[in-house]
Amino acid sequence: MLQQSELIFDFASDHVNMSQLGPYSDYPAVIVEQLPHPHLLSYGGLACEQSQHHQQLFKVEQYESGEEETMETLVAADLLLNMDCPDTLSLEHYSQTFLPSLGDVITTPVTQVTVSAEGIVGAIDQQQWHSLHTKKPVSQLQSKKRARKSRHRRAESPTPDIVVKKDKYNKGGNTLYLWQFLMELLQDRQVCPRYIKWTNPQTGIFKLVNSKAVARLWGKHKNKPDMNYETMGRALRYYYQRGILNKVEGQRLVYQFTSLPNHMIYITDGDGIKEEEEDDEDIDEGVSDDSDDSTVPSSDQSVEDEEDSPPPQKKTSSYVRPPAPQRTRLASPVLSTARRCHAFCHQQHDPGTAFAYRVSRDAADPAEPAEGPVPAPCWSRLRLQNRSAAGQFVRAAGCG
DNA sequence: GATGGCCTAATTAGGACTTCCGGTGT
DNA sequence: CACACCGGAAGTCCTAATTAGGCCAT
Repeated sequence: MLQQSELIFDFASDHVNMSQLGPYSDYPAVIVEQLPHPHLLSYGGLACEQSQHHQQLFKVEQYESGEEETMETLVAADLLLNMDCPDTLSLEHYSQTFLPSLGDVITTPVTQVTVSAEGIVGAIDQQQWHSLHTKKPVSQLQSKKRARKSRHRRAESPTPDIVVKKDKYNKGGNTLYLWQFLMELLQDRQVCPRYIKWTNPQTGIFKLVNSKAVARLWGKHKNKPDMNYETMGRALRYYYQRGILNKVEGQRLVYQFTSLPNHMIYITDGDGIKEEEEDDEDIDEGVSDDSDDSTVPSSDQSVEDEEDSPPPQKKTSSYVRPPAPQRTRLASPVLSTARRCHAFCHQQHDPGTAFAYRVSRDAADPAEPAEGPVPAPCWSRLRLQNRSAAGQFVRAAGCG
């Protein structure tokens, strides 16, 4: 039986190739952040005032950058398409390897937590869904299936209006459904609006700006190299019957979500990179390239920048964001923070308490514990990026 | 030997696509 | 002509639930 700490650090070694970190090899040793999951949907676009506040409180991460960020973002969009790791856009690895090990640590239902190349993009809790069209009960639309002998049914795709039957570890599977995938893309500034964009966020209408690219991303995620828009489109059309999507009449490549989560990050044209109209060249190029998982840090970086500093002016955001979550973060030397983190792990027995953690190898000031409690804790991110310091962390935490 | 509890592997049912296709519309 | 779009049909993949069988204790 693996210990929790083993799992955590196995996870780290699986995903971090230190030789590939390059200039970012001084990333903090351990980043353990915990966010109240109702706010995860807005995680990717934390409010500026929050970020400024954090800057005052905590040491700024080393990989903060200015102009670099723009380039990284542009490159990241391509890299995103070239990634070999199919689960980069989902928490598959988290839920398979990490979450189950926290059996008695996480006590709050984690319905669906997903991660993009730039970190957590969205967590979809069914209670957060609101229906745009309540006329058609999904259950009615779904009843076309064959009726066999009664049996406990497995968890179905958590469609917006359906009560999730998953347990706290996403028992319904680690799969990221296509509609979830699309929503993630729509919340990912590396992809939206370049490849997919909202045309009317209020009504859930979006357009596949580059259908080939989106299909390819989906194929990448599903490990289906032959995926194309025609195939993905068939899956999308099945969503009509199930009441998840509608087709917007008369507009090509335009679809509509019948329901949307309340806390959705809406990236509009002004936010991202210039959209491309069915320009697939970069994708083909990239796929033939020797792509590897080391591409991920660039996108991570952009997220970190967003969190720790106000977004660059030229990316003037037009997010329609819910109020910024009460998120507190603390940075401190590894050893002291490790002890706190250890305590934190125990505190997770109390679902009403949450902290946001950041353990930085070179952090100077031991910060005060985060103010809590924040309701409904949910692990949102755990990254280990320096083996030696991580080892320190383990020893200090007493779990190694 | 019979019974019951526990564990594990194999089987089965069913959801979510995926693939293929023929057809229509723009 | 290319592409988007439609929906039927059959297939694949994956997962949860169920079942069967082995082992052990009583």
